[in-house]
Amino acid sequence: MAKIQKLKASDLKSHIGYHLRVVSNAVSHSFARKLVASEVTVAEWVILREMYSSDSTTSPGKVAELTGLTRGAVSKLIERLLTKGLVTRSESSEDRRYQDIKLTPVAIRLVPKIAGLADENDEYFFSILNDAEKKRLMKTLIKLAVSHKLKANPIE
Amino acid sequence: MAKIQKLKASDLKSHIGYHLRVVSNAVSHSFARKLVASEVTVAEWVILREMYSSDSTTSPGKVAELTGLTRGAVSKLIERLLTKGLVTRSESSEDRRYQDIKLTPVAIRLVPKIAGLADENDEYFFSILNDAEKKRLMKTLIKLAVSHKLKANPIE
DNA sequence: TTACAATAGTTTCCTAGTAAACTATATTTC
DNA sequence: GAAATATAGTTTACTAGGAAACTATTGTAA
Repeated sequence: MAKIQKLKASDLKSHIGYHLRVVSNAVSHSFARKLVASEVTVAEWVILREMYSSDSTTSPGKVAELTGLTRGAVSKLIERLLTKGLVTRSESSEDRRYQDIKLTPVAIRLVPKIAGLADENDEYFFSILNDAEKKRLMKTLIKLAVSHKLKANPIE
Repeated sequence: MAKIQKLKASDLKSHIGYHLRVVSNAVSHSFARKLVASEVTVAEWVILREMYSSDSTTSPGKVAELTGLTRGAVSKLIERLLTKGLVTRSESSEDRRYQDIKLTPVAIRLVPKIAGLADENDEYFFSILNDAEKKRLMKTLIKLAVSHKLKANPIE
C-alpha cells in the first residue's frame, strides 16, 4: 500500500509570524504571573494605563480606539474593572449614548506600581538582548504597527 | 477638592512586550482571515504542520512538547481535528496511556496548501521590512525563544 | 504484591480577543 | 415631524491558551 506523497511545505519556523507569536505569548504570560498579586490582568492593565494618560474622563469607545481593541473587548474589560472598584461609570449628560469612565483613587495609586512590574518584566525578558538589539527590535515593531495602522497614535 | 496626585508611570509604548503583543495579534489575525476558506484555524494549522514533519504517527504529548503548548491545549485541538477528519486517533498497543495520532490523506494534501497561505501572509505582513530587517527580526526572536526555552528544538 | 509515584491524556474554569447581532440614543433626510 | 441611518455600548458565540484537578495506565519500592 503506497504512502501518500508528501509535497514540500514550508516549516512553521520559516515564518516570522510564528516566532512572533511564540515569543509574544511568553512575554505576556510572564507578565501575567507577575501581576497575580495585584489582582489585575494584563488586558486590564492596558486599559488602566491608557486611561491614566487621558485626563479626567474617557469613554469606552475612546479607549478602544487608543488600544486598538474592539469595543466588545473593552466593554468586557471595563465591566471587570468596575467590579474590582478600579473605575466608575456614569452616563454622559449631553449625549446619553456615551459613558463617562473614570479611574478611582485606588486605580490611580495602583497604576504606577504595576508600571514598575511592567518595567521589570520587559527588563527581565529582553535582558538577553543588548541595547542596540532592543532598540532595533522596538523600532521594527513600531514600524510594523504603524504601517498596518494597528492603533490610534494620538500624539505622535 | 484636591485631585489625587498622579505619579510617574511608564507608558505602555515604552515596553517591547507591548508592541510585540500588538503586532503578533495582528499577524495571527491576518493569517486567520486567510484561513477561513480552508476550515482550519491557526492553532490547528500549527498542529498539522508539526505532525507533517514527524514521520508516521505521533502522540499528543510529543506534539505538545514540539509546539510548546500545554497538553490540555493540544488535547482540545486534536479533538477538533478529529471531528474535521484531519487526524485519526488510536490507542497505542504497547503502552495504553499513549495514543497514536496520524494525519489523514486529506490532511496530508491540505498541509502544503496552507503552507502556501502562511508564506503569503508572512510575505504580506512583513513586506514593509527589507531583507536585512527581516533577517534581524527573525534572529532576535529565535534568540529570545531559545534563551527562554519556549519549545523543544528537536533537530537544531 | 500491594501501595505509591510517575506519566499520558482529558476536563473544567479562567483570561484574551474578534465578529456579528443586538439595544438605545442621536442625527440626518425627506 | 417621521423614517432612515449612524453611533455607543452590550451580548453571544467562537477561537486560543494556561493552570489545575481529574482518570487511566504503567513503573517502582516496600
